Amino acid sequence: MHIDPVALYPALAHVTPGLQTLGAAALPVTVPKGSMLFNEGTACQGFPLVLDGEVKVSRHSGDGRSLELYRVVPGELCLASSASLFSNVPMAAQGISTRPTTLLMVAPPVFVQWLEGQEFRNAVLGLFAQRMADLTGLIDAVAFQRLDQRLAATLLGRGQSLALTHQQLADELGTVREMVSRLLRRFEREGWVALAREHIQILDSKALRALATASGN
Amino acid sequence: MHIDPVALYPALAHVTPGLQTLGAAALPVTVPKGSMLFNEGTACQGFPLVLDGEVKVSRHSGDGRSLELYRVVPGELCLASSASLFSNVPMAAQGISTRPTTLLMVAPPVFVQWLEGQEFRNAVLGLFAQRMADLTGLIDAVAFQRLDQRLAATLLGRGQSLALTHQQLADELGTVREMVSRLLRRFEREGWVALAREHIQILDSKALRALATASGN
DNA sequence: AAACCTGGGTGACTCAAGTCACAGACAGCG
DNA sequence: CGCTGTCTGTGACTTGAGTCACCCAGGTTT
Repeated sequence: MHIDPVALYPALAHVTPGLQTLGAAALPVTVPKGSMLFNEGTACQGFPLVLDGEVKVSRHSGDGRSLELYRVVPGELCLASSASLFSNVPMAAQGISTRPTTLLMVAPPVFVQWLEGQEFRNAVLGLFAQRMADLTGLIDAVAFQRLDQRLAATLLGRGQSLALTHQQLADELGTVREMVSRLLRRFEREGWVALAREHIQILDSKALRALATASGN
Repeated sequence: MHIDPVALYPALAHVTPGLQTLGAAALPVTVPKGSMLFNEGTACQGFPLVLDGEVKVSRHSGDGRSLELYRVVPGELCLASSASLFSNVPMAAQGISTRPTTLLMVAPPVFVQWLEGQEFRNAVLGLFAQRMADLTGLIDAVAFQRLDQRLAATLLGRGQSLALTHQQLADELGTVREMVSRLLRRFEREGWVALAREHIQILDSKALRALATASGN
């Protein structure tokens, strides 16, 4: 598969040193589904621009639970590594590819050079801003929303038919499997979804959305 | 009171257009305690560099609760506004000065110019990274920690003697007054704190820290 | 002095979420 | 076919957190 980075990152058109001239210093890497790209302790060496696939960034509690922070999709780059370069705080999160994923690994010196260009700089700052908003929204959800609302929200916007286990949903939401099973069962009884092994069919997205956006109730 | 911005923001020494040449375009503003600097809807016009005082950034739930995201202290700048400049997401948070605060308001065009300088740019990116780490930590706390642990944590690191109402603590933690009262009462019975009206005295910070950092227990 | 307000304390109750302990269902495989 | 491991459903129980409805103390105002 061949991917044109500039098509995904228009800002890269104006960057020095140019992509072409980098050669081996910026070769795309493809990793299989489920690869751990970085972890709580280890800082990854370089800035991965996602060309294809998806990276899930999540946080893990001491016991078995985990909570998804956000996902990095093509056209974005993983900021966790940036955090450790620009500040001395080691971003405590884990990055895992959710499917086969192609990354362009950019060495820190090159990345810093690229920041000289206004387009690229604005793109990076915009991404930071986006992530801040994502995280703020997540805080809000975790602090002030009920689990059924959050579950309804995560079911939406992924098409009519999802191939997921209840455990995967629990890990996204930061809860346990039993909770997800019970709530989904409730949704099913309401006629909002149809359930099968590793499969959820959305039947009434209106109702789900209503629940998800209910304020106090 | 006269404050030298460069002493607080070393990166400003290398910035063009220089601070001196800006004159009226970068005059410090002083606001009293409790001023709302920006709110959920309204984007503030300009980048406030905090010279003195403190700005509390918090998020509000539909009903009466609120939750503190982080505080901006001298030497930092409020990124909420940046968010709306570099991305089209309107950072939904509220900024309030917790005491008399002096800000240097920088107009967006000047700010963008300043980003051309590497020092300033790195400072800004570092701050973004810092905030991301703050927010991630908060998510972790809200999702995986008990309220007594979080309360213990917020009591620490502010000296031995705090002048706060229980309601203020509740707003920081995203909970209600009764909870804070009960937990503080428990801490008092354990001999960890002494309580008086609008006043909390830390007696056993070791014990509080032990509670705050307890993992599962 | 009486009225009033703010901050704090508390008991009783409700409820969402998590835990434990299973049971059943289904898929793949030797 | 029967075994095994993963995925799901569920009941019973525990617990952390929030809500409601008060009460009280102490300072301020009128």
